[in-house]
Amino acid sequence: MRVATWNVNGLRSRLDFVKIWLRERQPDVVALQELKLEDDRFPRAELEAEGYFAAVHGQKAWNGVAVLAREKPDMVQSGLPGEAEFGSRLLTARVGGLTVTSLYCPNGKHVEHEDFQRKLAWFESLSDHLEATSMSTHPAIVCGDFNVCPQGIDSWNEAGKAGKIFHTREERRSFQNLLALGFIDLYRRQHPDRQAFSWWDYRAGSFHRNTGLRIDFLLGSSGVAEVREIEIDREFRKKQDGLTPSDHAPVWADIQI
DNA sequence: ATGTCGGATCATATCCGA
Repeated sequence: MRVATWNVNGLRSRLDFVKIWLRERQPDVVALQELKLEDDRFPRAELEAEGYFAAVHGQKAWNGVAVLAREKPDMVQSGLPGEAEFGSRLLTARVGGLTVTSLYCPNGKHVEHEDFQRKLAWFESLSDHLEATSMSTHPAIVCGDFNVCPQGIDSWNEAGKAGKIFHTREERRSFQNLLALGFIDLYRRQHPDRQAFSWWDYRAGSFHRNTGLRIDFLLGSSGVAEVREIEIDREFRKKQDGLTPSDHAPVWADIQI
C-alpha cells in the first residue's frame, strides 16, 4: 500500500492542487497537515468524488490535521491529550490493519520565544501518548510535519543554523526520544546519505536555490515489514497547471505490513 | 535578512504565523 504525508498549507486554497496529486500518485492513505479550516468546512464531497474518505480534526484559520483513505478511516484519537490549547495538531485513525497518526508539530518560532519551550513540552506529551497507547507495537505510521531537522544532512545550512530553531540539541533529542519508542525514519533508513529536503520557504527563491529542510517524515513501527520505495515528491513543490504549491512537498512510501 | 504565501478582519489594506 502507498502511504503519504503532506503539509498542504491551507486545504481550501490547495484543493485543486491536491486533487491533481491524488490522481497522479494514487496513494491509499494520506496524512494531511495545516488544513486551516474547521471540521464543517472540510471538502468531504469533493474528496469522496476522488475516492477518498476522511477523518478530520480541524480548527479555524490555523493547524488542522486529517487522514484520507480509500476505505473509511476509524477515528482513534482526535487531539494530543493535555495539549489542546496549542491547537489541532494530532489525529490517529485506523485504516484496515494500519494505525496512522497525522502530526503537525509546533514550530517554536525561535529559541528565545516562549513557544520554543512549549514545543519541547509538546514533544514530551507526544512521546508519553505514543508510549501509553503502545503505538510502536502495532503496525503503525506516525507521520507529518515535525518542524525539526534530525541531523545536519537534513538542513541546507547546518553550519550557519547550528543552535537555531529546527537545529537545536533539544529538538533533536525530542525527535530521538520518539524513535527510541520503536519507530524508524523510513526515508533516512532507505537513503542514508542522500540530502533531500521536504520544505522550502516561499520567500527569497528558496526552492530555486534549494535552500530547504527535511522536516516531514514517515515514521514506521516494527509492524511495517518492508518499504519498497519512498520518495519526497519534489515535483509537486512546483506549480501544477498554474496552481500555487504548498511550501512542503508530499512524502510517500510503498510499504507492506 | 526576509523578496511569499493563507487566512482573518470593523476588508478592498493590514495584521499574523509560517
